[in-house]
Amino acid sequence: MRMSREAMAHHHEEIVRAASRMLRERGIEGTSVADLMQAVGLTHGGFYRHFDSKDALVAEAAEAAFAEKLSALEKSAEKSGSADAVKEYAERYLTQNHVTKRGMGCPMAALGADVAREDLAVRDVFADGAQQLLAELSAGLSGGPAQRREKAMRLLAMLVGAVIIARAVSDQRLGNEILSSCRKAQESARRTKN
Amino acid sequence: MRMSREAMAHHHEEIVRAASRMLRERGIEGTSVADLMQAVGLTHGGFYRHFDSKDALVAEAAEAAFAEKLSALEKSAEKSGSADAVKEYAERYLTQNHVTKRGMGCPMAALGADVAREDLAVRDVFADGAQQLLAELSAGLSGGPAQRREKAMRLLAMLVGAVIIARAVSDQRLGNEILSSCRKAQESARRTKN
DNA sequence: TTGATTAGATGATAATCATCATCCATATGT
DNA sequence: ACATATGGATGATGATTATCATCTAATCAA
Repeated sequence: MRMSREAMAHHHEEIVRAASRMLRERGIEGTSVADLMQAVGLTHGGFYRHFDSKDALVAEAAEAAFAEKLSALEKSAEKSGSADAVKEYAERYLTQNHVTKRGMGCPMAALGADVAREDLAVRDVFADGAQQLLAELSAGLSGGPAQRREKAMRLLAMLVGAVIIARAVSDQRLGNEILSSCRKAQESARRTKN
Repeated sequence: MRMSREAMAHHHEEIVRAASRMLRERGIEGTSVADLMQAVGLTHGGFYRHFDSKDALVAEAAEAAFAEKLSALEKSAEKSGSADAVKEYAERYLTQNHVTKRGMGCPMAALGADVAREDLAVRDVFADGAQQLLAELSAGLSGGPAQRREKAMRLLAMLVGAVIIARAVSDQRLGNEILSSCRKAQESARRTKN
């Protein structure tokens, strides 16, 4: 049952979209090609007409997840200015909602640990994504370029770590305490320099 | 071929030790019971005389990894004082060596993301481990108790996040830049308050 | 010493997985 | 309209997995 080219492109997009969610929810090893294709409403057989391998899909899906997060941040910066955008980004990031809804959340927090064991293509996507995210974040911070970049790195590390820890611990009160401690750090950092 | 009780206890210890390393290196799903037992020099069949399930082993191995890290930190605090111990801990943590040698490193950075998808028993171990680590870290920080705890949380989040990102990106220069930015944050924090 | 217990070995089980060969129905180019 | 290229379905492949049943030889209790 051959589909038209646009239908195929549409399927491709849908597979990537579903993968970007499912991978963040279940992890890379926890996501099977068959499950994924079924979620899109297709059978597993057609998968390899779209992607050379599961790894190739992972790279594409990670790229999509980064692009989604980046474009949201950029749009927010255009509307409210970089400083406020970063502020809101960090506040939303350090949220119980983000901890719970892995599938829609930050790819670094959801897949960072998995990706460390993946092949170069995927880790390249993460390097690019991190660089772009850092550039966007540093635009909203104060100080000289080098200092802003350092701040952005510290901020990103704290954000990612906080959410990963909050997800790992069984004690939700502890998780929330960590999130709110990190939220406070952002507030006081802003008071100091802005 | 039955073994004596002490031999069995010894085997049990060795399995846990090997697991605590292998799990951190390969992740939970990447570690098979058979591989693990083979690494200890046993066959896979005897595994279930030692543990109810793979999950039970993961919990025990995670506990061992936390205990190992905690006792090192405590010993260092006894010798050089809490403040210096925390300083050294953070500096060692934010190191290319730590990024590379996953198997001997921090269980939160190595397994945190995996554990988020594990059952309650394992996440309990992580909650306990995090609490103990936070207590030990906050002892070496300045300020009132509440403030010290907040600082410890921010520090831990930054450490974990920095190492996870450094491991995920293909660009080692970027990884090192993140590690060193976070190292600088620790230095300046100490200058401010100590 | 004897008999019950059991640690670990061997091998089986059933499930899951990524990947591929094959086939079919249709979209596409002529 | 026709021939061909191809997206997707079906089903097989071989590998890997956690877990368990069974066996056996040695330890431990008596």
